Amino acid sequence: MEKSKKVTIQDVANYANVSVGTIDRVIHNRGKVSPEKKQKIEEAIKKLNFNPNLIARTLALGSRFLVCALIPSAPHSGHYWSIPKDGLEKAENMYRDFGMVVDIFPFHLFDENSFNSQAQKILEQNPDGVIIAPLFVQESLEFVKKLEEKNIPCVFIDSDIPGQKSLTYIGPDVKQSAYIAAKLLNSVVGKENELLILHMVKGYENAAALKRMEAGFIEFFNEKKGDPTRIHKLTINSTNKDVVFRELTKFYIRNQNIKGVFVTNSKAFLVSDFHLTHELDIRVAGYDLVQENINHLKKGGIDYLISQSPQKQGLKAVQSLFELFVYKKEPGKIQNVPLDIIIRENVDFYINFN
Amino acid sequence: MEKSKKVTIQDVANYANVSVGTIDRVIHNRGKVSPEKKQKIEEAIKKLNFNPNLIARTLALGSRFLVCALIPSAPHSGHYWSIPKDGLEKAENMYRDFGMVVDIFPFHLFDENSFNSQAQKILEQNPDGVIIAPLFVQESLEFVKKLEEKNIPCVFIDSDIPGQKSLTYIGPDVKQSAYIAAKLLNSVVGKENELLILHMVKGYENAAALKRMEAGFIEFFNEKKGDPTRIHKLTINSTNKDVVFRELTKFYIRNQNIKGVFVTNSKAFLVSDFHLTHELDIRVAGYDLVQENINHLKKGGIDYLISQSPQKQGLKAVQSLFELFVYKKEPGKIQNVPLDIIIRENVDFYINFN
DNA sequence: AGAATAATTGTGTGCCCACACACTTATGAG
DNA sequence: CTCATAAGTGTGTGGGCACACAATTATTCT
Repeated sequence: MEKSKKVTIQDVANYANVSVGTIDRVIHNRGKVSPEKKQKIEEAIKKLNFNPNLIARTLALGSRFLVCALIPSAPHSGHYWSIPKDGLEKAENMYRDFGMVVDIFPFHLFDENSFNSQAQKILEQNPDGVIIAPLFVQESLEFVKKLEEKNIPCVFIDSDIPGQKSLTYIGPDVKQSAYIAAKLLNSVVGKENELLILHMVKGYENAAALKRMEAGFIEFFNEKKGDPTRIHKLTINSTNKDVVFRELTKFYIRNQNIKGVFVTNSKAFLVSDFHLTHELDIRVAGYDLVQENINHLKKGGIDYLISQSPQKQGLKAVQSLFELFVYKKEPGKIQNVPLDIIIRENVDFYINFN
Repeated sequence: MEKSKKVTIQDVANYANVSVGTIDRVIHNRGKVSPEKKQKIEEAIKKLNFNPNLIARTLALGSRFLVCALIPSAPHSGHYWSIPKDGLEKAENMYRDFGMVVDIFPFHLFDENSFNSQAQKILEQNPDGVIIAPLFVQESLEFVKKLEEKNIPCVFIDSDIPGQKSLTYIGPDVKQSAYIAAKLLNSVVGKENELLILHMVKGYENAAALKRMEAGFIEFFNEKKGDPTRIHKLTINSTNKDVVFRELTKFYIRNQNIKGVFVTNSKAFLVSDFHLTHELDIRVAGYDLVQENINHLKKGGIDYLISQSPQKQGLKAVQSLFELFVYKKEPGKIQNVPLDIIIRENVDFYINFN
């Protein structure tokens, strides 16, 4: 009841007429306590509402937790992957005094080899927990298997590999995000429409995720009543501006009625750039609050961005591991982050807050 | 450099060839240190990158921070004000071991007297900090003045009183939120439109805020090119269902071309209910993820909800005070929270995450 | 110079908890 | 009825820091 008074282990000891050592044994059920006293102590703990002071506990234990994160490197600030990284670092700061150390092992976005070699390095560290962005399915599964052998818990962020044995997945529901993109795009284009789903990929990464996106996007229009919408698909095997421009030119020449584009990665700004350059009035929806996207959102070349709370992903990943270490609390298998709908009018609040 | 090794005050003492006591004096500049040693110590601190362990510090200080919150009571769970309250409690849990105690003093939403009497009670507590939802302008200003005299920092949440002397305001940019509502509503209604701004108020509360909302809403349509939109206003002095239904009936009989309604409080579900009951195809945009709104959003009677991160408001308010107490860090004067755009398709992620 | 005083600096205790260890009883074997 | 062992319980230390107080050194005044 008395909120302001903190009950200590000593208080419990006094109440139960035993020494703190015995209390401690009960708390951590390390045995060697007579049943009567044990019961009395448990009663005392309940009655006094005793909660061990996490602060003092940490200090006493002097525990260190090493968490290694295997995520893509951010080639420049403002790059998408700098945001989850921020989240990781923020969490590290929050929990540093509790002994948390987060070590980031960046790999090159489209390079399985660098993924593998960094994974190897992590294994050598013998971490207490691992955070991984499993962009390469095959390689990730192998890595996870090795972690499992060593009994190291593992958190997936950004994208999921269904059926894995990870501690938890923290990231978007990609199919639903595409469904939302469809709805948003639909609201800004006219009646009889042709829309484009545009993938830009460099390697073999997340092919399954792209399929789920297409499914989500198309599902919306299947459910929609009213005029049918024709949906095109285009895959460009590059994120290089020149290549993208060339391919878009080719495509638009053959498909002159496109009214909106859904860009399935964080490169919507390239498409917007193309439209602005060629004075095309085509609406764009894409992903992620990277700087170039923000610029084009404000310019009007992008109408909607869906943000998958990238900072929260990093933050929550560390938090989940921390809670596992300290409280033995297992998180839910899937933690879908909010899909923020970003328009020109609310973007600043997302950038500035926190 | 060496991330894993924590430097303690003892390390610094060794490095500078003094005792920990002297280091301590420098850290808290409590004087009584010779200039030479002081300099040497400061250099050592920098070189070793020493940061006092917050854990140990808290333990040693045994400090208690009492924060009192003056916010409206939540008549039932699922009520809007239960969410900021959740944020407050969450923050209290986070910082409890650091000595933070958050005491909530609820007042009745439309009752200045209860506001005043609770304010009085808070003053008697002599808290270290205060969080206040300044729904009653005059009363709030008086309260803030008294706090100022006692040198108690004060955080505003939910709504602002411009020109105040509070530590910080944490809440939405209301005008912008209405602008966004306008844009969203506009995207779901047809071409030539008549829209309604609907206020439901019981007392004198936040009249200025309502004005700012109207301004924001209208601003969008002034800037919009294309067909003009006629905007009606209606104020109902109640949130009672029967009264609201009666007034809406009166209004709709005289204004048969309304295509969308912007509800300026969290009672959009009442309007949706009315529409569903009377089979009216009128779009609705409103505020806040309260349970009834969520239900109607899913039923389709509400199209958009703008959520002003109410939990974050409570959380951040406590955080801001904590950082002031512990790190002497002053927050920015205005911390506008994200304005989340909620639709049926992403609402669940906002409810389930965290 | 010697004493008194001021200016520095070091030491020790407590904050609360975990854990190793020491200590005290109870139990069973010989 | 011992002695050895097990079971149960208490004590002490350490962890990093803040702070009161003790101890030391420098300074000033007679």
